[in-house]
Amino acid sequence: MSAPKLSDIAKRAGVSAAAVSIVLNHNETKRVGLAKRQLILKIAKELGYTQNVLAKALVERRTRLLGLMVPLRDPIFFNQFIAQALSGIQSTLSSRGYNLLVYSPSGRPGRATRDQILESKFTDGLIFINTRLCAPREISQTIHELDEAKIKFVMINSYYGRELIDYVGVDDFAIGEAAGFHLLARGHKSIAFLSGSQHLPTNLQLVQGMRRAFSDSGVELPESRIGYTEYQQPTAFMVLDRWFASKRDRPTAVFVGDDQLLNHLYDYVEARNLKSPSDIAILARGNAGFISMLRPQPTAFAIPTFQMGEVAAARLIDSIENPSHRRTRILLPFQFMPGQTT
Amino acid sequence: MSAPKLSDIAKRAGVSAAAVSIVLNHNETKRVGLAKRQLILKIAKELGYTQNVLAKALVERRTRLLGLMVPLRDPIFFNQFIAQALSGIQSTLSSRGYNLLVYSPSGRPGRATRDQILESKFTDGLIFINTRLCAPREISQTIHELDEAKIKFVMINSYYGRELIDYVGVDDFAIGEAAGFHLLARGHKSIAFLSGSQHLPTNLQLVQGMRRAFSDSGVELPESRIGYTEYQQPTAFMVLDRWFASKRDRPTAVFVGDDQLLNHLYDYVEARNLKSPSDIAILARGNAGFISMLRPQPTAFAIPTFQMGEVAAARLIDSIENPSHRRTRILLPFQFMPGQTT
DNA sequence: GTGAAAGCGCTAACAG
DNA sequence: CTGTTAGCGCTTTCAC
Repeated sequence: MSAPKLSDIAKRAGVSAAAVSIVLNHNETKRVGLAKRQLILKIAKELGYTQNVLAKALVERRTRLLGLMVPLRDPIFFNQFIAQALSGIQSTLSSRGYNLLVYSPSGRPGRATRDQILESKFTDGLIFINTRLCAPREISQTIHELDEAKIKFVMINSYYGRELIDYVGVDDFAIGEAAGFHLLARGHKSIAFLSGSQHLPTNLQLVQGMRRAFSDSGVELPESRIGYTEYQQPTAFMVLDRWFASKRDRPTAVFVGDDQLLNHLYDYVEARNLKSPSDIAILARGNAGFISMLRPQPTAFAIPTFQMGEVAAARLIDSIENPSHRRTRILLPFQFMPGQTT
Repeated sequence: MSAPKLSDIAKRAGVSAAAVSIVLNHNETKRVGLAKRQLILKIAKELGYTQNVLAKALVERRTRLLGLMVPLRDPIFFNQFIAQALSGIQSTLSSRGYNLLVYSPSGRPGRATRDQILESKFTDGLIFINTRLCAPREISQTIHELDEAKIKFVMINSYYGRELIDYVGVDDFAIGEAAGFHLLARGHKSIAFLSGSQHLPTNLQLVQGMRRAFSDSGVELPESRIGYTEYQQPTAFMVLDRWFASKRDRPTAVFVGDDQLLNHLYDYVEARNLKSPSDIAILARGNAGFISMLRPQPTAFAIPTFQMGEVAAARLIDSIENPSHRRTRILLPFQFMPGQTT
């Protein structure tokens, strides 16, 4: 015997399948008389009836499923940032009755997006968590494809393009500025910035923010003081060695663009037997969870990753359920976490 | 215009929807003549046709979706163990063309399972990751409900019940035994076991394993040397203080049942200013990832969590795709990780 | 070879 | 108030 369906109940109760559907879905309906209603309910229970969500979704044109898309080579669940964002997403989803469909990377890199858009018919909308693997151009193209296919979506993290989309991120310019002011206030004049990739929009924002902070102070942030590590530890070490080669001219403070870079910097400090903040002040930008686990505790600007997930999911659901939804770009405030390294 | 469907293509091509379906699905079919086939393909591309997975799933009775069920109060993605298992699961899924549906906890604790079984119609099967919140009785009941509903599933972690199910875990008895032998070999005679909850099957297995190892040696593991902490740090401290109260009678080595307990023990060692291994040898059981991040590096038996996820997902997919699948209980071997604490 | 018809399980609109 | 009808978009038989 396969699972009982509406028509099975209907047969036994001597009514039409439609009647059963109404009784089961609209709890207190008056469409069906009390006697029949109770009979139907009773039989449904006897048979252990459960809906076929698939059939229901087909006709209702909604699944209450949200798709997750994360361009990342490594397993996404290992990534602290993603884990936090996912937790925030989950929090929203469970309160609003949605579930999350995690797409497995298809392997074929190029066709991934298109294929997954295809698959997305399973979902009412898509959540993109951008990573540093996302080139602005690709993101932009994805956006156009999604819009063309009329697929609702929201993006989290590092999108600075021109298209107006539902986006939740953090104000990196403001972080850069705050970092600049913080270091100025501590009396630093020779400041460096450890960055990932040159073309990463986040890094651009941070640099611009810092320069803005410095603008009235006479302090500068020359290109030579911006280190591009490409997220390679050896490269990071090279950059740092260059900066620290001359005792006289070395920076007194380094601002670090993200968790992984911070890790490299900590490795370096340990390897070269430096002390922070005495030899070098360290100011970081990163995930609260990650940062609070480090020893010594870095002074840092924490990104509200959990909240980003929460808000993004909420925006997406709003846009799904409310047709007159207007797209918004939301920049969440960062949080200053005092530590021992500045 | 809503998304183009089979019949749209059919109309334009002057054929029936069925023909289009055949062409699109069975790549090299001979059912349809070459000319028509190419026409259909061309029109499909022009229209930007994409399948409606939902409709397809309804008729094919399979979604290529696997559901994930994790009974855990906190956000599951924060949990190292789960994250690792998920990564393993993902790895299998992406190579076999499945996707993962993460159910959001419904809030209502009691009805959760039933509701989720209902929802599971979306999926071809369910993956359960048991946590220490899972009482054996509940697990057992879940199993019966699933079987009754003819839902395929696999369980990961801490199931020691009688029902024959697809299960992937780690051989805790063997770990306990190996732990016992390891400590004996190091000359310890006074050994304690720091455990979570008394009724946790895992802990039972570990204790039995240790006792088996000790059986010919004269060393004992009395109840007084088993500390139940209920995963509370204060309780752990109480237990440890009791053990360490008398200088003469204190244990020389402690075996720790899992990551969280190990954390408590490390806290304790730091708080009481002890040194390991000189004051106290520490032997742990836990996740490779977590353990390798600790300083000092604990000597430990690592649980192959990633692999557990991988294998479990593979088993589940096998059982879905192969009707004559036979249920198996798989116990994965642990891995010894030498460290600095024994 | 080809196309038409039936049906997956459900719901909303429509007559009675 | 009640029940019947017509689809949702797709696939697979089955006749032609």
